[in-house]
Amino acid sequence: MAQAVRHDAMRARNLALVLGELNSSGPLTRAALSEITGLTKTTVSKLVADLIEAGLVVETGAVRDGERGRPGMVVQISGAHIAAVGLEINVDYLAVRVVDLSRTVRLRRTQAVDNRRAQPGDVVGLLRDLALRAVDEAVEMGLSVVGGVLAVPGPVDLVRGAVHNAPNLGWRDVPVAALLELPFPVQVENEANLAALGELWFGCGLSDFLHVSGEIGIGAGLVVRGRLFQGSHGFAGELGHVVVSPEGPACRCGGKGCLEQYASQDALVSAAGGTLTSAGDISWILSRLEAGDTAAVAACERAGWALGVALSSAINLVDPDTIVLGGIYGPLFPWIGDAVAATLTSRLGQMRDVVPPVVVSRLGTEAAALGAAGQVIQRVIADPAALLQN
Amino acid sequence: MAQAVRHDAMRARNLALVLGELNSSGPLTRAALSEITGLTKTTVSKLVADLIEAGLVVETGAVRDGERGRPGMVVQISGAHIAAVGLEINVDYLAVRVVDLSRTVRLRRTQAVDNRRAQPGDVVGLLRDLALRAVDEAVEMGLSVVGGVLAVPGPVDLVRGAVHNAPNLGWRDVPVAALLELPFPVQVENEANLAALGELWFGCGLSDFLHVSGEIGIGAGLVVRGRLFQGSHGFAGELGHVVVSPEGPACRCGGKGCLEQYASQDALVSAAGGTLTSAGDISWILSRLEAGDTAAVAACERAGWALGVALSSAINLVDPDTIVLGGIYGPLFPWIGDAVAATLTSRLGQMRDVVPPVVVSRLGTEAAALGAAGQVIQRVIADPAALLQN
DNA sequence: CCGAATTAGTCTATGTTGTGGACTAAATAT
DNA sequence: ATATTTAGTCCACAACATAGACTAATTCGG
Repeated sequence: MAQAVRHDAMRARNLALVLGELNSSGPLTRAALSEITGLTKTTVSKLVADLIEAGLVVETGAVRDGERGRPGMVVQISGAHIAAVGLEINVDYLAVRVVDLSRTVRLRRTQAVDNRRAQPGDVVGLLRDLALRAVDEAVEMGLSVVGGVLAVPGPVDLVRGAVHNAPNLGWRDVPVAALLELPFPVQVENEANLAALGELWFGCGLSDFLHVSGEIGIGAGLVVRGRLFQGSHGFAGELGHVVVSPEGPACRCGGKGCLEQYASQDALVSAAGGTLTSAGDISWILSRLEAGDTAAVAACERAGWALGVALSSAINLVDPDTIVLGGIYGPLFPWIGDAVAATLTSRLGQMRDVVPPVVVSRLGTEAAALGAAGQVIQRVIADPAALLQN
Repeated sequence: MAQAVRHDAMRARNLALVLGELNSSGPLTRAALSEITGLTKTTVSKLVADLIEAGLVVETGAVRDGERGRPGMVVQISGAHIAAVGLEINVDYLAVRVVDLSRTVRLRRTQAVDNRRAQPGDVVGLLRDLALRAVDEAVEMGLSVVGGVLAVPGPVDLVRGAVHNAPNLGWRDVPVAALLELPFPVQVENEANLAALGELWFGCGLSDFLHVSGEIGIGAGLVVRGRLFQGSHGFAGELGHVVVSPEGPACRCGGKGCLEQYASQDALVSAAGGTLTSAGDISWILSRLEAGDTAAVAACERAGWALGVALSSAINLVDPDTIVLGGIYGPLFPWIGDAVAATLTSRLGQMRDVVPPVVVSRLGTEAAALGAAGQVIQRVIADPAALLQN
């Protein structure tokens, strides 16, 4: 619930206000910060001094803007000291990213594995090794890792830091956060949600969108005014099980005609005439598409139509500003994008002045791990006072 | 954006904290408030004194709880001075409700009209008369009306206070808030959203649910942790146009197989064998159901199935804790509730530990107008300092 | 090249607000 | 009747932001 506001909370909020403004509006002088925030120059100076002392902010020299008057000293968020790790466990790879406070990616490590049959303990062990080596390298760069977030493909128990149910990994109720035993706090989140946040902080610069993650399953993350919508239990965004056709093919969720039966990676491959062994990899279908194979093209159009049907329900329910297609839909966009947009226009165009545009994500498989690291950074920027106390 | 926190903002937040606690946890002594909020007894006393002076709170005598020690003076939110009006324009009635700060309904006025063919100006004029008479009566009760909210059946332009598009009224782009010319600020909101808020503040006491408003159209309002989810443009919750069957009957929205084609009032009546003239009134179908008419019962089961299909998409997307059926689904619940719940269980039961329970709303057509008034009250409780300044 | 104007940032006195502990008030327990 | 306990008030104090004076560093105009 809401908490009492004492003097320290007042200061904490103003620190966050200044740091947040530097984050969103880039390098600024104290005078500019004072004008934007409405705080006096005196107060801004004191707040900035605290942030500089904590290493969150640096002075980067005077502005020479040709204006008359004394030039201001520009301050900006410092990427030199604070860092966060983003971790990802997926079906066929593990990923670690280290991002500094200025949201610069300092380290990328990806390791191909096959987690379909692996034991959770083994997978977590591999990821820990990967993460610890990354942290060592970060320390050598002078960075201090303040926390991490782990992306997993499936619904998550946010409070326990456990994977609730990841069907593609074959995991059920695995307390990954505790198993990882890393030397900093680690939160666990759903991959699709984190991919949406990755798009928010490292992607196209939008702050209102529904990000669709096409993978083995299909997930989505909704960002409204720069914030992730999680629903009542944190399970929001299960686009893959939105109904496309109520008496369609049976789905592993128990339903019938869910979007996953039409537009998931496996559904696409088999619709294009591929075998089960060619599933798990998008390159096969991409090569067929580039060769102009009609079955593959038709499969994409049908998947695009189904995605459009599911998205029209989603748009009616959650009213996103833009649709961002990510995951496998990134490389497939040239063959799928138009079908999605056409379906949306035909189903929504009459009611709405503007049908949400459908755009492509350029982050690819990096989105979730970047979003994971970005979430830690976001927490620091939203509450720098928590860090100052140490 | 976030704003600078000065001393006055600190006080404003602590006032809101105390008033909010009185609102959620009922009558309390200053000592109890101090313990709950974490503020010192001194501070709580000063804040409570300000709230009493403003007439928002009253002392209601000492507690005799049999404990030793000096008994505390209980304070509680006062309904004696501040009031809000909830207004509703619907297809076949106008409604006004006056609610005081303690969320007691002080006045109910409903007027049956037929707005299908009426001009916006005439309808608004009637509503203004109704509202002004209600305000006069409120003043006689010693109440001062601080604001109002108007519920309209259709998407709304929140900033302009205009009806965007209300197909059942035949309205397009009508600036109702300005036309009303009432002596206090009036906001306009979608009927389905306000009905959900009505359920939150005057209904079953839940704070996490998806409220379905069955009327001529079908809308929904999502409440997460006591807050309404509105989406990026305020158009969220258009459950009526969620896809039930992608190649189903054409809908007036331009889509095919939308929920409204299966479960709206008109769809139910014609599925039960009624004529168009018997639409617009639920009593006809209710009498058939009570008489055990098989066509009517089958129509309800089919509507319940369709509602279940649409809700299973909604649950996958927004993860509500509970489904509350309101509007016409209230009286129809005995014939429709089981079909909805059964469809949800069969489509979601395998993936989820708990399928959101389906419950009935008991507010009926009052929900939206009460939610409208409640929203004004909510704003006062969330920021009492704004009122203290006058 | 020098003084006036202009803008950046710091310093000092002040005001508002919450805190902590002493104090008064009003009840129950012994 | 006295001790104990709890409620609420009073007062000195601390934390923080403010307002305006002050110093610093630049451009403009002669």
